[in-house]
Amino acid sequence: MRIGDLSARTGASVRMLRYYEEQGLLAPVRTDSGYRIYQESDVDRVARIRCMLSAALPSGVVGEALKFLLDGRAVIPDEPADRARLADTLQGELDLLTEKIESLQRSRELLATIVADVRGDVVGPGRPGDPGCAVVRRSVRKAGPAVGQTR
Amino acid sequence: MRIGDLSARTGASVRMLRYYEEQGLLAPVRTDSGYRIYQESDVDRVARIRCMLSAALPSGVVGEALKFLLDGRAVIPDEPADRARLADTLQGELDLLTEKIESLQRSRELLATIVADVRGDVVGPGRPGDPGCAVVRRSVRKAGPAVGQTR
DNA sequence: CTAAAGCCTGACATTGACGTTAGAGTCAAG
DNA sequence: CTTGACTCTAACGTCAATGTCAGGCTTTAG
Repeated sequence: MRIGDLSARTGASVRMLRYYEEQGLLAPVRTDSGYRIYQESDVDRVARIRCMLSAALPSGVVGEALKFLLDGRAVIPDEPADRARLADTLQGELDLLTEKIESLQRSRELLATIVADVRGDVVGPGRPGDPGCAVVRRSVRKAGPAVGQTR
Repeated sequence: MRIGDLSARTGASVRMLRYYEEQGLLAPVRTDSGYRIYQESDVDRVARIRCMLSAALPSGVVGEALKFLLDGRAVIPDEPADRARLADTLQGELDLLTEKIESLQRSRELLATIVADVRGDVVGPGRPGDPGCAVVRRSVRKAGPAVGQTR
């Protein structure tokens, strides 16, 4: 399968596919003339890539994860130490992702409340209620007491 | 409260606070000399902004949403038609957000599976199982309706 | 009063994740 | 063989969200 075909089948632009390769997320073989040749499995792979990127996962992590998705298991490090390190990295991202999802869910609720407010005429002094939207922050030191309701 | 204070209390850099203002997400009053003066409530507001941006919500939507969060309800359109249009816009974003969350949850599961694979030596030919990761794709729309952009 | 600290605007730099264009080679059909 | 569709690389453009720096006011502490 050539790049145009893969593009058509995945919905990803040709440019994106080349970009993914540039980032090490895809590794098509090449013909003598340099054309990229993709496998059937790459259709799946691209879907996963797009999914993970849309999730705003750091592309490095996507790359790590993808190594396992492509050709099965071939690239899991031999040394237990390496494996543990990798697992920890991924676990960290997993935790961040979890936080992020929770944050998004709170945002969604907030947004839903707003929509309801706008639809139903009820726009009285009653505040939408506590959204408790926790900010997902990687490693920023924070001074002082956190966000509270000041009213 | 001046910009440095707000920065310290929210963890957002001074630059970010000015940027949020540029985007219409904050609207501090100014002293005669031009210094920005923030209200106590802006601490909360910034937290929400950062939350929503970290959720990768389109900043236009964040802006729309924030209008309601700032001074309560003041800015809900009078005309039912305007209100309906706004509600629809927000509803659309709400739906997208829902999709996005679901996609993220699938990504998380996928990632969790990978972590498990790496930790436990089990890396046999058995694939991690279908992740069913649906890609969140928004049509190539650029010029939004009422979502005012500066500049 | 003076110097340091804080703030102002403006502008350029950066990082992803692409889009777009340009010039040139390649492949399949007529 | 020629044409047109497809592909290649290379490079510049863009947008959002920030960082950073410069040059010039303002405020505050001593």
